[in-house]
Amino acid sequence: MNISEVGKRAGLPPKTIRFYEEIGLITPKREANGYRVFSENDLHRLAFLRRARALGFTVQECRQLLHLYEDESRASADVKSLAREHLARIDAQLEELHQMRTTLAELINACMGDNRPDCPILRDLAR
Amino acid sequence: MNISEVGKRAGLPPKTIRFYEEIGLITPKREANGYRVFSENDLHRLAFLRRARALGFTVQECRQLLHLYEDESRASADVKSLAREHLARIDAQLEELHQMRTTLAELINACMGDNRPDCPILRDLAR
DNA sequence: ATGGAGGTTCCATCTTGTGGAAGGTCAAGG
DNA sequence: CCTTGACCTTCCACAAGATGGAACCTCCAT
Repeated sequence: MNISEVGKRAGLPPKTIRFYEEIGLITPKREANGYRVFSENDLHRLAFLRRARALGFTVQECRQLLHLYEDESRASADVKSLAREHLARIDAQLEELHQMRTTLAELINACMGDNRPDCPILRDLAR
Repeated sequence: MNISEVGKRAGLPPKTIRFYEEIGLITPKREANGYRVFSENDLHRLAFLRRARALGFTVQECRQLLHLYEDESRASADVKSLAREHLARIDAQLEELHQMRTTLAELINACMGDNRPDCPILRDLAR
């Protein structure tokens, strides 16, 4: 399987796949002409990576997840622990974003939005 | 005012202030010895920047906001419009994060987290 | 004079890719 | 057999928004 083929199947652009190889997330074989050849297992890993990234896991965490995935004697507690840490990070981000949203919405609400210069948004930023 | 002094007052580290100068957000004068000298206006701009960044505005948006701030004949509608775009982006991020959180929480909930290898989280990622 | 606290510049690093240039390869059609 | 276009390769640069460190300069106090 060539790179664009596996890309289509895994849902990742070739550029990203080359990048994942570069940082050691996959190690596809090479043909005599230098082209990468992807096995079913490579495809599997790439699809796994795409889903883990979509859930917001960092690349480092994906590395650990892949490692756990391939370790038949893993403890599910280790996976859960990783996921919990990630969840905590998401919650922190959500809280921060929510705080920003609240403040910003108030300011927008207070601003007339007409053609006069007076503006509560700028006033608050300059406070 | 030297860089660390203005940094303390504006709530920004010197490194960040140098960076802001590099990208043209401020243009402090220089003393004969090469040291930056910050005016009250520079301080004002830096504090403005810190608050705008804390609200999640990009540096480019901060540039525009500063421009509007100093334009006495601005229309508050322009500021509001910028802020609205930013709010929309925040909402999009919130939605994405929320979606990730929901999925992740379900998976965590389904995982026993014991010392056995069976794990719904990995199963889902490998789906 | 010397020491330490500040200042300066420049370069590297972080994260997660993406864009593009220069060039090799393959398969199909004329 | 040759050309054309679609792929493939590597390598370098850039994005945002800083941050860390090295090497070196300057000022002030003792």
